[in-house]
Amino acid sequence: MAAKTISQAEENYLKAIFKINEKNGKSAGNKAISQAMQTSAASVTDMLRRLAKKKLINYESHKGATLTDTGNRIATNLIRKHRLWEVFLVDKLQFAWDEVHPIAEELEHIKSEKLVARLDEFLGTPKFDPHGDPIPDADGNFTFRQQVLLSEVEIGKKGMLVGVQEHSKSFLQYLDSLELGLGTEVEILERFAYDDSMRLLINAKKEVVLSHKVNQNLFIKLV
Amino acid sequence: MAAKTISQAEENYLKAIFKINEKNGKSAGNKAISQAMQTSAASVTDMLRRLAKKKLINYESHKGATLTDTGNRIATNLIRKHRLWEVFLVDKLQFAWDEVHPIAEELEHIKSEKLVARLDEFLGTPKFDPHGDPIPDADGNFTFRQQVLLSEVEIGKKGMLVGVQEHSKSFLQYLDSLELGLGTEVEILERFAYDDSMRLLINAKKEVVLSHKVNQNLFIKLV
DNA sequence: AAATATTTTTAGACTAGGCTAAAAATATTT
DNA sequence: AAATATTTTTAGCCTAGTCTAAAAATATTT
Ligand SMILES: [Mn+2]
Ligand SMILES: [Mn+2]
Ligand SMILES: [Mn+2]
Ligand SMILES: [Mn+2]
Repeated sequence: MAAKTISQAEENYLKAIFKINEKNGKSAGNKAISQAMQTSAASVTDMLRRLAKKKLINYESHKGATLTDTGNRIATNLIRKHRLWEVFLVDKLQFAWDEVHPIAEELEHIKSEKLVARLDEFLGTPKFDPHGDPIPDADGNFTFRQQVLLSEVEIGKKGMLVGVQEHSKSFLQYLDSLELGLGTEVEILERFAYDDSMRLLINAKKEVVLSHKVNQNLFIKLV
Repeated sequence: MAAKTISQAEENYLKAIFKINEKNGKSAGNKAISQAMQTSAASVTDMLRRLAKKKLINYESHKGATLTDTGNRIATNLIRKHRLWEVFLVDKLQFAWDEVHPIAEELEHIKSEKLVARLDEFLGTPKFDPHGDPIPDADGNFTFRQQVLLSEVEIGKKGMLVGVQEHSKSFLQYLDSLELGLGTEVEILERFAYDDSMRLLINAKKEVVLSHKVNQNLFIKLV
């Protein structure tokens, strides 16, 4: 039932609303959506009305948007597809983690339940994508992992880099230049109170100093 | 450089024009395009004007369309991508040859030179797709294979099924039901003048009788 | 060569998805 | 509580891509 067609533009908005809802824990306002989508506020108002008419979001004038169950299911499935394709690109086609996002942004819109199921199986049912983000299963359930931001870790603790919060090419390439990839072991050696930068030992052999901005974008699993 | 953006709709028209040009050996008329694209004649006229303005086709009122070099390059690359994705779906994800077309129809529009190159490599640079159609290389060159329609083969000859002309689900499933896949060996045992049907020995063990309509849609490579 | 049939274009309309500029509503400061 | 700032909606416009119905051009028959 309810097999209305849904356009790529609509799908992208749903995904943006999902992420804003998730991050802020409340309804997504026009401003936040227009920033995420890089469109004008007027366009957002139009689209919110369209999505509301299709029962994909709950929307009232001046009160922002939240996803309905249908909208949530669609958004979650998009995230699932996006992340599975990213795994495909990295694991099977040897792309780097800083190159895959824009391609997955297109691939996530391919319509075929069977394709997603087969791809998932082909990839060995991965639970996390190349950036450490969880891949929801076919029912939309995310795997949660116990993790903390590096900036919150105390001196002397050890852990492993398991995810990044920033996904920009420049950030990812900076991490590459430091040989900081997912799975890297880190030990906190020192924290400089002046600017909250930290000195770390990585993979038990190299020392680096990371700025607070960087530390706030790295997820660590403590050992 | 001519890095104009090109929409999926435009791409699909270019591909349709390419195929009509190729099959008929002359410029593609409005009627043929509207049938291929399942759109109205009026829509075709509009689109031909748009494509002509972008220098992707040569078009004069009432004289049909042919592709410019740019248009040809784009169409050929779409066919390359379409067929590579079909190989991926069949070889890597175990799809059947009658299921892949509509999915490849979407996948062919993903924009990434690097993706196509990596996919091609990942698949082992295949020269033919699951229907036996040649896959053009990165420069747009097709591999030609010496082949004949089964309907043209003489009694007593032997050969191998290497391609299909029809791509409909029902035709492909009919072939499956006869266990006639690409690579099947066939020997012509008898031809019935009454309706041009033929009796064949397949894989040196089973006999089948195929109608003229079927024979006209199977490509055979003689041994 | 006319008459008839077919193909193609024109005219006018519609939806999706975008924009800018201005008005209205809501939030934040003073 | 006013004043000011920010966010959201409205109004009006635009392009891409589709449609139907009618007119014009071209092709085929008679
Ligand atoms: Mn997308
Ligand atoms: Mn990712
Ligand atoms: Mn297509
Ligand atoms: Mn094919």
